Amino acid sequence: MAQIADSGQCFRVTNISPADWEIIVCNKVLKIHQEDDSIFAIECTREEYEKIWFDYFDMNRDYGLLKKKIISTNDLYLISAVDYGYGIRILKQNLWEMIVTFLISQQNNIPRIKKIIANLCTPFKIKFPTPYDLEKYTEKDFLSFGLGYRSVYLQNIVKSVIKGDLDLNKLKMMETAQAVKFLQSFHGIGVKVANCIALYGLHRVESFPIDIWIKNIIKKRYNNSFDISKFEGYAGIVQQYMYFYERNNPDI
DNA sequence: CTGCAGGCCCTTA
DNA sequence: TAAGGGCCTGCA
Repeated sequence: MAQIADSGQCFRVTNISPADWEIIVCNKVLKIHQEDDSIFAIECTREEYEKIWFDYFDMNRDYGLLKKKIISTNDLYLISAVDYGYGIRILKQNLWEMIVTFLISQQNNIPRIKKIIANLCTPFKIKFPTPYDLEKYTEKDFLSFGLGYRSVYLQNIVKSVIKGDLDLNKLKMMETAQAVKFLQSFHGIGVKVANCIALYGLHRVESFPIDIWIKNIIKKRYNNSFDISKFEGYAGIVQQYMYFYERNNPDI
């Protein structure tokens, strides 16, 4: 579970104790307990699991097969990364929430991102605020939540959704490249954030966001040329292993 | 005090 | 097209 919680894709997760987590999703709190490699959802009915959590944790995807494919490239760094982050999954999170989250994430650190998201959500308790909820906030409110210069970005995005310029249903229907390009037309969304939204919000596992960590890995270990075409269709998952390995393993 | 954190925008050349 | 400065804010 730690591999998922600490892989930088999910900011409404709390580590209650070494083996316990709480994740907020779909306006519900899921309590998770882990023993060895087994994960148990607490206070969760079978119906809830099948309707919500099975999909959320991307259980329908065969990660074992993807790991075998990655290992078969004989890339020693990736083999270590896959081994280290064995339980990683790309969560299927809400599109709007991911747009807001990764807009805020730029030039920011994870504890602060979590704090800002929590501030935004406070009046709505566990519900993630809709565009209409966020519309009620002023720029001053956003500044007090700690968004800084991203306040204007968020205000504009909220307006765009309400006005219909940013139609989330249409976005979901677009081809990945088209969606990424379209997202970049909004102020505050660049290449990296657009790819994060595609990967985590649209579940396009072929998109490969390049942040400062991935950039450094490519520079340090691949002499500035990393060919993602070897991982056609699932490069985003490869990225997730790389990111988690580089960030969390002090030995490398 | 300076530097930086999962970038982006804007200006120059 | 590429390079470089500035940016909210909090923390080391």
